[in-house]
Order: sequence, then C-alpha cells, then structure tokens
Amino acid sequence: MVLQASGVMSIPATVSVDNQPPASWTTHYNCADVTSGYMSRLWSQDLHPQTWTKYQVWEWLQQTLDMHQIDATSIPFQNFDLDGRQLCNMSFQDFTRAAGSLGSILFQSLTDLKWNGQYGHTDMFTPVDIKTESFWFHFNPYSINSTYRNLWHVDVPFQSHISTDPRGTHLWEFIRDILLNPERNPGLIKWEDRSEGVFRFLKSEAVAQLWGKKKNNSSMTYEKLSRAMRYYYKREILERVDGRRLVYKFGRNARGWRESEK
DNA sequence: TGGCGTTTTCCTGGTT
DNA sequence: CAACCAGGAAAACGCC
Repeated sequence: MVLQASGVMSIPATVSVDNQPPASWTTHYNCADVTSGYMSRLWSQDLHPQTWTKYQVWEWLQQTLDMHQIDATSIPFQNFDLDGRQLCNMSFQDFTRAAGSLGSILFQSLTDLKWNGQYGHTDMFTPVDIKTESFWFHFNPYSINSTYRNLWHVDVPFQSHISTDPRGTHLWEFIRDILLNPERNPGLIKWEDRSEGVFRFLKSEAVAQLWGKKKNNSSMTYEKLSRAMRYYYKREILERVDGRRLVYKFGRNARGWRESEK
C-alpha cells in the first residue's frame, strides 16, 4: 500500500536506514501491520471506506480496536450503525460523541484509510517530495494518534444523534486535512498563524493536482481551485487576507481546524 | 426527474 | 512577463 516498489529513491543524507521507530509505537503498532494487514487487504480490493456496507464498517471498527488492543466493549457499536458514506461524513467531533476519547483513534484510522487510498500508489508528488525514505519513514499513524489525543482530547458526552451535517469531502475540508496531516504532505501548505487559522500555499499547483486527483479531474489547476476558494469568502468559510499571495484564513463557518475545538 | 448546493470552467481586468 | 487575485457567468456534477 505504501512503499514504492522502486528501490531507487533520493535519500537525504540526514536520514539513515538505521533509524528505528520510537518504541512508543512499535510496541503496539508497526508498519508491517499496516502494509500487509487488514487495511491493505481492503485496499487491494479497491474498496474505499465510502463504499463500505454497515457490516464492513463494523469489521473496520473491530479490526481497528484489535490493532490498538482495545476491548471492543469500550465502544458502543450501536453508535456506528452506519454505512461507509455516512461514516466518511462524520467529523472529528462526531467521532468523539460516538466513541468518547477513543473517537480520536477511530477518526485517525479512517483518515489514514482515506488518505492512503487516495495516495498509496500514486505519483502525485515529485520524487523528492514523497518517494523519499524520510517521507515514508516518518509516516507514523500512531504518533498522529498521540498528537490527536494531546491536542483534541475532549470528553464530549455522547449524543444519541450523529450529526447528519452533509460535510463530505469539500474543498475547504480537503485543505484543512492537508494542514492537519503535515506528515503526509511535505511542504504543500503551511500554517502562517495556527491560532488564527491563517495558512499559505507553498506548492499551489501540487495542491491543485492533489485536489484534481481526489475529484478524478486531471485538468485541475490552482487557477480553478482558487476560484472555488474565493467562493468561500461569501459563506465565511474563509476570510480574505489582503495583499498576501497564496494566503488564506479560515472563517467562522470553517470547523475542525483549531487545535482545541471549543 | 428536478432542484439545489458546490465546484469547474472560462473570462475580463487588475495587481504583485 | 509570469503568477496571482477578484468576481461574473454559466455549465457540470453529485445528492436527495
């Protein structure tokens, strides 16, 4: 799923193959589990989470809990009586409502699957960006979980209703998710002011290509992507940032980008 | 099937 | 001049 078949990669001098993953995550989680286990089996069948049946959602739940050695009774499975499309529409907060503090693990697992599905075998990045040992070496889902736990640990009492907010994979969410997953997006977009939600495109055309890939549109350009971004001003999903090229700012109607959602 | 919200495409004109 | 920014207009698209 992840590693490129080619052994010819440009490896930065600073990165050694002798590097060992931190013990904190190799204990319960290692690359082999990810690349040859259940997750890759799903992908080998070309099954995007979006297409999962309710049963497959449960299967994923079970497997994810197993992987993290979490007792299945820790999560009210009835809160996940959803098909893949509904699951993919759940926000981070939806997950915490449905599964408490374990929601972050599930959210990240699903996010991983979405991302890996999109990018696992593709050539979206230039070799120097993504096909490097350092890039994939630092692909570390477990550390991301830790990050999410630290940043977003909030015990929101479960509400019987899972949000039906139709927030699929819209452009602004796509951008937000790139910002929130810097490990998998070397130098594409960068926070300018994290607390204010100001960010800047570093590789505008690369982001556009990525967006196009997601929408199965190979002719996407930054010119067109930016037009869609500008439509967000009126809806206050983005705010204008005058005079600064490639800089945008999340607006009052953008959700899920803050370090701690209040 | 049709309406709707979102995005894409194209374009003119202005700015850095 | 290249790369962006601002928006209007209209088509395309996916969803309910």
